[in-house]
Amino acid sequence: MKLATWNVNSVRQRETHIRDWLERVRPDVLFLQEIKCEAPAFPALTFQAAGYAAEIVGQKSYNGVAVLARVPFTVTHRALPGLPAEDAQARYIEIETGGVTLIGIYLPNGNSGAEAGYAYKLAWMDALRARAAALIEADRPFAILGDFNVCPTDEDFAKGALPAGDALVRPETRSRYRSLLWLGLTDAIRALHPSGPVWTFWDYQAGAWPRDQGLRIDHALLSPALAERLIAAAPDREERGRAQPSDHVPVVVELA
DNA sequence: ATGACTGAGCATCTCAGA
Repeated sequence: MKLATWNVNSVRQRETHIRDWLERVRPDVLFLQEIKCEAPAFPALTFQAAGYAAEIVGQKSYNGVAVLARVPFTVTHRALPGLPAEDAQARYIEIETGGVTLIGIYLPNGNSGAEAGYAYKLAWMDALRARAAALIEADRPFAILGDFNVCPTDEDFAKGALPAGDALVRPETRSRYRSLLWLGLTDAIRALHPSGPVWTFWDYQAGAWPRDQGLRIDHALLSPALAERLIAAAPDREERGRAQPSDHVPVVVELA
């Protein structure tokens, strides 16, 4: 089973990139983040022509997530359970396929909106931990893939790529990420690449890509049963070198 | 010479991204 996640920074700007990538890599399931549109504007027919069905949790201008799959699946949640009902940000989709639960997330960045914006990020992470804990308790095989907006350790960002105190590296952010791992989840990339830079994002500014000044913020966390099946996990750096790329590249995970 | 990004939208500027 081949799973993938990709923050595309506008699905309409990246329609051709995504279609070409699907045809080259042929993942079973691809989660998208920052589609930046509502469902009627989503180019579903393009991906359908490549053999992929789409489910969309859209929002105008900002955020927005979706899933593309060439295997049968059912959507089970379109919002993160446990958040206040008035929360309307499109950041979560959960599906079931082949006896496993797969979750695609776009975790809040936390640098905008001052203290309230950062508090929202932490509340979101607390709710995500509760959801993961419930699935662990139910002994359900599951994976969480997406843009976590977390650099888990100092090895996960290039020196100078982030200001001190950034929401991606604050201790409160990292402690919540660690609390996910301590439920028994496996960070798929670090399980296979234990140290050193494994960037998934390069800023558009200041020559971050040519200087290889990146971040590792797109992750795949595996429940114990799925971690036993881990074969490969890596970002697809090649995509960042294309014309008009997203600032994130796809992360691909292969399970036996 | 003294710069240097991208996308969406009630748009020619603001917000958000990270």
